[in-house]
Amino acid sequence: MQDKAAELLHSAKLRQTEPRLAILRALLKADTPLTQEQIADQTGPDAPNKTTIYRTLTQLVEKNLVHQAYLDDRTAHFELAHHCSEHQCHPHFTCRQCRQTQCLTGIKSPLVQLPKGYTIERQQIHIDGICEKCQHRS
Amino acid sequence: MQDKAAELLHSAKLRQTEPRLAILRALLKADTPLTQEQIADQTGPDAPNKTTIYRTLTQLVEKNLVHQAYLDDRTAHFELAHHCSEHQCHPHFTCRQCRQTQCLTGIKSPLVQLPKGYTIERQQIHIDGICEKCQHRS
DNA sequence: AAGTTTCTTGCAACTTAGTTGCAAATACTG
DNA sequence: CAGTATTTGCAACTAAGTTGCAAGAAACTT
Repeated sequence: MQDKAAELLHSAKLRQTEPRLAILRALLKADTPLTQEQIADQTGPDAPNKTTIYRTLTQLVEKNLVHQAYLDDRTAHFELAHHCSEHQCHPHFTCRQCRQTQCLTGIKSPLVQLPKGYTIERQQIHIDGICEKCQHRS
Repeated sequence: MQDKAAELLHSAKLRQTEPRLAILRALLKADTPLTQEQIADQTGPDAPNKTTIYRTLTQLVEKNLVHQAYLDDRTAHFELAHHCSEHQCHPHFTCRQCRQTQCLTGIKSPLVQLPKGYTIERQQIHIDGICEKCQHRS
């Protein structure tokens, strides 16, 4: 249990490398979805190269350990899948003013009923509005 | 009632110009959210310049006539807001195989209960999976 | 209707997020 | 510990969208 990051790599049958461990630790520590740039910042002065970060994230997404989402802009955000249930990710909230995105973990909504013949992989809910802090600031 | 596009421009207090009418007509005809490129294609040989398309869409989004969403990739998609209710847009479905996105108009889901102090502007639901056609193809 | 003002357009150059090819470096296997 | 397969970092590239600016077009004013 000491190193959850190593454990995750093991379960995904990926080699243990410094860049991958650093990326997973950043995601484990975060409570919001992170961009490549935020991950690089989190991993300190000798952060992995951005190509490595993107490639690692792609592998983790393929292994279904990480979810990728396009929230309020054209920058991909990544987060560990461990707070999501099989077909549903927790909702995300983005403030129109401060542009911060947060996870509404614990909240769930019924799955939408799809038309006949369709199968669901994942339902995502994204809400935008004004967060509490910005409400008070104005 | 002949020209819904002109009507929309009027209601938004925007000048009547050919590029704007063409863009609105493309959106009116579409039954899925469109990208800038798709709008350009729809508007024929002398389509407006892409800068014009983006600027027009931005204005229409500000006037709340058009909704902008980042669905499955980092390309913005635009659609008229007329099938959405005040705080909720109809769900969208993207097929993982053919990459087509469609609107599930008519379907609605309860609004997620936000934490105290938060206000909602819009709730969007995005589902991905396999569409009927792709199901049959495999 | 002509002149004036203000808004709108198109172009070219730029920015930003993400991708690709490739050679050097590193993890695992026997 | 040597050998192989995978991973990494770099530099160059691509694609989506933005910006500045001069020319063109709507609408407003006589």
